[in-house]
Amino acid sequence: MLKFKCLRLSLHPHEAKNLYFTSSLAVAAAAPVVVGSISQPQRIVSNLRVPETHFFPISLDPRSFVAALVQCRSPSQVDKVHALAITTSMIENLGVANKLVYIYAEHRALDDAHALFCRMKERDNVSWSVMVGGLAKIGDYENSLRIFREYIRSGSRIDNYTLPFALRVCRDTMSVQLGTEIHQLVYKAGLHSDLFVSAALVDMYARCAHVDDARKVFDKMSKRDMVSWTVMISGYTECGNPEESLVLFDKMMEEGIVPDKVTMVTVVFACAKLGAMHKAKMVHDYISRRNFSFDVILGTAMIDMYAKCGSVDAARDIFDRMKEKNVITWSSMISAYGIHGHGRTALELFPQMLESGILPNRITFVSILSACSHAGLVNEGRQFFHSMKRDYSIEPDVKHYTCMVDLLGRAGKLDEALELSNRMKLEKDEGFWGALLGACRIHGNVGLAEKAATSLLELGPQNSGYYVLLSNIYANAGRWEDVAKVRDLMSSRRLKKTPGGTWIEINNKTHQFRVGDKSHPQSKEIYEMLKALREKLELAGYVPDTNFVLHDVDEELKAEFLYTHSEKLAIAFGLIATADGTTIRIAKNLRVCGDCHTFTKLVSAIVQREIIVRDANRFHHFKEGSCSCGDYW
DNA sequence: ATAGGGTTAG
Repeated sequence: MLKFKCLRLSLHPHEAKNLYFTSSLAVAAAAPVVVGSISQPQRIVSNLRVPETHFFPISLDPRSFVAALVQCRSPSQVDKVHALAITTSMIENLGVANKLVYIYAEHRALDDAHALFCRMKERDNVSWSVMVGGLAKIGDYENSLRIFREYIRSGSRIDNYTLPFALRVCRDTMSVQLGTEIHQLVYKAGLHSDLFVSAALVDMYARCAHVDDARKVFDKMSKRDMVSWTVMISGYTECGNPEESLVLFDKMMEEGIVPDKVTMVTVVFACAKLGAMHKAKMVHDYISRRNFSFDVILGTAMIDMYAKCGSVDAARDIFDRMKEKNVITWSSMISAYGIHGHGRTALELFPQMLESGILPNRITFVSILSACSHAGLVNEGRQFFHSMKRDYSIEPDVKHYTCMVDLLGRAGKLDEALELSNRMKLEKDEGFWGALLGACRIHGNVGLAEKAATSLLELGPQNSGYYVLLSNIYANAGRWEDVAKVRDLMSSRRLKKTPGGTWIEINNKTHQFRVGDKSHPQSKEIYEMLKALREKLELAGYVPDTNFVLHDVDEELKAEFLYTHSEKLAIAFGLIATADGTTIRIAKNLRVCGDCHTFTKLVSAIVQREIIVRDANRFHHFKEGSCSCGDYW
């Protein structure tokens, strides 16, 4: 039988406090002591070693229990109060029982929470909500939904607390169908104008890739708060439409809704996805004006933003100014150097991270290995690959193997890449075969490439990029019949090649170019600029590399075709539209072609400009005739 | 008793 001693003091708060401290009115407690007064909320003191003297008889009320539970610091303390509630029959009180369930859930003691929940004779909306919510929060989706269904069947009046939890489960499990059913319930319960419920609906639809449905809900809302806007903004970025996120952000500001730090994180994230340096700076300015401190999440998001907008230095600046850094912060910075080709600097961060007491995780190693790969650091890459398991007990996964294949492949060690591939016990995914195929493309190994491509076409028959890769390989080998076969296969499956495009941001406006594009208002000047460049380049000994043209046409036509690649058009326009000596930044949706790479190197020397190109994988900084990628990409 | 936030290969 549990011994407990509690007291209730009918005193003025500071008298109670005084009495408590001076008279040692506490217990060497087997159970928590609930001390309270009429006007002061209760407080709990446990395990105080004071003489067992001067005890008053106790009288308990639910409030004391609830207050005591709030102050519990461990599940075992909760157990004690729970026992106390049983012996005093206080467990019959719905408020006390609900709080117990909630606190158990908070301490991740879901079994205890659930057991108690099942024993409860009566339940109100709070009971259902804390149980469904508690399970949702720790990711026990199945049970959360099971109890949610029970709740619906129980005929309780549906309120605005439990629904958002259920919707969150739908979001996290991509169950848009169930989410839609819950949406019906929302209407039936007349809760569609509740801000919590509708934000959860918007979030659910957006994360389940139904961003249009999310927008419909959002547009229909009679009033919207900051969170409504934030979930919608973040939803668009998640669905691959960061432009719309930024449009909405402007709208939100126009409507006078003041964003908070979380909103800014989603906006920063959109800028990162978009790679829009101009916007990025504006957002940074706004964050500074609002005096938002760079907490670890906002700071990390900004590192990533600047890195993906092309400025690894600005990223580093944020990094250096952050007080708190965690493993994600360090990984982001490592990855930032990696995608900019500064492999050595990326690797230097690793020991610094360890020194600051942060251990790497699997993503850190992906960033490290990829940095090695982009910089051609073969030995370093091998060492890290072995070290991750040996020194940090992190078993390499497919992504790590993929980085290694990529690294070895680029370095011409196709045999070693193949050996690693054969040794790997894990199932090979699209990314892995893609890296292998890339390696084959560089080294003209058509046989292995065919094998890799076949696997790719099996795994992702809808991905047009794989067909293009294979056809490139055949084209490079001059096997035009095979090129045609791949083309036929593509068209029979109704697939189109992802059109290559290059973007350039001038005065806050984005200009887009495609191959052979003549739609730009300054098209004439652009082509004249290209012609002038071409003359200068050819004097400098530049010969178009027609290996990168994949049509079976004669050499001269191939050269003409190369000259209208979207990168070249965008660079020519950049030269026209920006001041002498300024840096030109362009972004491309695919990887840079080899000829454009050579072209850009030479242009950077001839016009004395730094040209920064973001391609699908990484950044290239062209300056004085060379590229930061060291021609590895 | 309620919601929204950052790093990952090809």
